[in-house]
Amino acid sequence: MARSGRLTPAAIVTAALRLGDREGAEAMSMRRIAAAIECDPMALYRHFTNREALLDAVADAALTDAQDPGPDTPWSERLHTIMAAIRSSALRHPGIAAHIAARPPLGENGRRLGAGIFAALTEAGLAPPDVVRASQTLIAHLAAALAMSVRAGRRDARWEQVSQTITQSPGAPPGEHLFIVGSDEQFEYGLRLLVNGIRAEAAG
Amino acid sequence: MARSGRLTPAAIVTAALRLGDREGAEAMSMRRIAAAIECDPMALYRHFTNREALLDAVADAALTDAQDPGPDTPWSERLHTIMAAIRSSALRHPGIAAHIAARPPLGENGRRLGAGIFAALTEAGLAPPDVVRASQTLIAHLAAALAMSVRAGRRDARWEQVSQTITQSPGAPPGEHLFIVGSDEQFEYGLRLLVNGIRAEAAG
DNA sequence: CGTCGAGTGTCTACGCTGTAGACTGAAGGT
DNA sequence: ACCTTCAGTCTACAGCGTAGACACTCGACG
Repeated sequence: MARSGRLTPAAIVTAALRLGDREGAEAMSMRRIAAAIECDPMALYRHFTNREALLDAVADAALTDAQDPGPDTPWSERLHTIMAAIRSSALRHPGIAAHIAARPPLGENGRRLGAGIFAALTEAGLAPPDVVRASQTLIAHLAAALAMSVRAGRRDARWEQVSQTITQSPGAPPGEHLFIVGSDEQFEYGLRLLVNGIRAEAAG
Repeated sequence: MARSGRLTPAAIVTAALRLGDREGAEAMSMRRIAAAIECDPMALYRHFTNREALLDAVADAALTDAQDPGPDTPWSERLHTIMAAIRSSALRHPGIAAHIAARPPLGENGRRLGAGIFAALTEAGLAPPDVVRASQTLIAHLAAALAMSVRAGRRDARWEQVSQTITQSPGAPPGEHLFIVGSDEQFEYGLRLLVNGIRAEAAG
């Protein structure tokens, strides 16, 4: 198309994000992203070294509106807010959510939010090495919850089966306890376990 | 090759597992698995509906030697043993570990180990609905830790950068605290946080 | 003004993927 | 003897990421 300078990384990322939102993760192939902005597929490689790098940028862009409430908020609330914000930002962009889960973004937004988590854990009273360890555990929880939400959102029949399979397995608790994979409630419960654990760790 | 009955699901799974162990996850394509057992790629589809189903079977097979110490072991130790066993079994088969992380196996072994986790949590004193929630959180932790180990094992340069990026971000704790993504230590620390949290939850 | 280098977009082509659909051949039941 | 059923084979399709060569446009410099 236009032969010079029209294409920018930001424009590519925006288009890819929109495409993923509307048509799902598998729509974000180099060819289809290029088609969406009416350029040659190979033109994308002038701005990103490969597809993974492009998706990394899209992933970070999806976190633009995730907010860190800042140091005036009590640490556990701050932690909760940041985690929930990342999760909901990611889920608002289902096309890239799986990629965020698989490769926690290290762009501008990822680092900003990561710093907030560090600060909150430091305020909680963890020793510096444990701050690093705990933060990774929190990120892991986020990634896993996100990955499961994405699958559940795709109505993967297999995940509905998980509920039945597990709750009916030998040794399972009696009664019918709905096992909603990737739900808000599930995410919150795990986060509460971790915050409980952090509190215990900081106290002991 | 032999025109009748030679191929069995078990033989296919074994071959795929070996192939993945030796040549990595991306070696487990239908064509290369077929080449390894000297049959036509399409023959595999007589035994598995598609590639994902085949990999699910491989994933479950990789957990064959993960042991549940059984009900005579105190719950927290039992939990720890099962979790560590799953992790080490998965890591012993790096080719399929990422798949295990992405899709916790629901085959025979997956259900057996899942039941052990349920039993341990029940003994810990959690109410049945919380048993379900906590178990999923534990599985999520396992999946995430596994996913990160796999990446770290591939010596993904990006993950080495994580260490520096995060530990040097504003708000990061001072000093140089090595941030070993996916390490044993990291896994153990997260698990301890969760067990602490479970204990607090059961007590309160 | 002419020319050069750098950067950007285009084109073609390679090797790979999962798998649909039609075909072949052998085994087992009636 | 025939027919069904199933296992394995073959061909082919539509898609993928991306290497490598080429074309065009531009600002800088002589």
